[in-house]
Amino acid sequence: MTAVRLTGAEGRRKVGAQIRQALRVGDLAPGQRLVEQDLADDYGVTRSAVREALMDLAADDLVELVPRRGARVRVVSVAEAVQITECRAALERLCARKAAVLASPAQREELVQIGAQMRDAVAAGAVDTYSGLNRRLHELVVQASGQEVARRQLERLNGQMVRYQFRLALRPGRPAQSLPQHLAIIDGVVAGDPDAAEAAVAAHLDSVVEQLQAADPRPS
Amino acid sequence: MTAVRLTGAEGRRKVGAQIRQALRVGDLAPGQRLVEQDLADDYGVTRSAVREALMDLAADDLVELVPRRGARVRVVSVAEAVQITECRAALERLCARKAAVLASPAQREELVQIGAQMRDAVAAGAVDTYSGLNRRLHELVVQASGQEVARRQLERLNGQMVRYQFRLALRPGRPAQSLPQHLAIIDGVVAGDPDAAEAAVAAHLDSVVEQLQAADPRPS
DNA sequence: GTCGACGAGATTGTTGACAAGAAAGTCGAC
DNA sequence: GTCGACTTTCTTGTCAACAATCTCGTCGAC
Repeated sequence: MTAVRLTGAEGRRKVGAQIRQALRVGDLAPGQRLVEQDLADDYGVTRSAVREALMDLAADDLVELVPRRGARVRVVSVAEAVQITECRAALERLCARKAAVLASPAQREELVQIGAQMRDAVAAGAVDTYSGLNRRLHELVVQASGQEVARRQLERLNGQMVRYQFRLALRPGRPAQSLPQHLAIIDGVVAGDPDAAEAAVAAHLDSVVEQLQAADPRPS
Repeated sequence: MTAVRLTGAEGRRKVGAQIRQALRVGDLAPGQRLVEQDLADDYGVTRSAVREALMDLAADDLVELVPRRGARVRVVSVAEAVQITECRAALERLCARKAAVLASPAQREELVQIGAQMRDAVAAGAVDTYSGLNRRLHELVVQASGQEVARRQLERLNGQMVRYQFRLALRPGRPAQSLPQHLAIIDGVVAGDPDAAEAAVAAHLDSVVEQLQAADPRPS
């Protein structure tokens, strides 16, 4: 590797993105120590850049920053994952309700398409495709609601959940179970029925909480 | 002022707290530019400390950090304040519901006392006292819910609202209007009735949204 | 054999100087 | 008199060295 050492702001953004990516993929284990100099060498940036990137990540609760002791990948317990999902539910219910009223025709159209594609993906057993559509669905509902504040909060919350979402999607039978729930959300929003949309989102995320607890019945 | 120049972590915490305080009180106007060296001199810390403190504040959306152009106190429009309040409502509803089930006897007792003190404060026209009790009430409900994730999110949201909360509390007749709503929240939680508690919180924050929009009918 | 003190190495925290960029003020041309 | 280019000044961004602290391994005493 004879990569040029990136300088400055560019480097800082790069490190942040790289670490986030590594967390998503699972290259960085929860609890793992993150040594500034090592990261700087790995990514070819200076320690300052790494330092600022770590502070960013800590602000998003992705890493834990202990003074004089460095950074560790934050471990989110099942109990905390449940709390995060409860908050997601609270915020997404709000968004679903508003989206049912405010969504543009184009957005409603995309929702319908996502629903059809989800059906196909489940029928074909395409887990990855389904997972991507799932993300897009939630994202689109939030966008359509116009609730920017909620959008930012949800982004942060979702960032902390990647590990669990991944594990959840892989459970056999899970897509078949969540498909009707997702379709209900789509129906509610497309039909312009706030109550139905909200109820569908609530039911869906209740089911996620249930699955989380079933995955690890022992609250740490 | 011959104050010793604080060093390091201590300094960083101090600056953060000082700036937050200044924002609360209104010493720092929205949109005002924050020059790193000036703050460093004012508070007797190094520029590095100020820099890190500003990054913290930016993570909480209290200041806006424009590359190469420095930090400004973030302006939150009425429209955004409404969105923030909607998110608060979503999260506090969740907390109220859980608090109604989970609150300890001691916490229920304190809620009852806060209710009584609020009555007295309104009768006496003690706006500041009432405002403090208001804060404590919301805080206590969140604490009693055990929802730590929601607590952190609400803390962040409330930090952005200080200016509006302040202006709202000063509107004549506002305490008399919100008192019954607060008492309803207390009743719901103390009685252990999740539905009632949630509904009371929802009604209260709907009323806050209404007041916000009345304060400035023009969405920016 | 275990516990505790000591010391070497590793890691983070802090600082000040320097570089790069933006804003403001000045001068000249039209 | 006004507009635009240039220069000056101010401000932020970057970096590398230094200092403070922590961790871990080693050694010795009981």
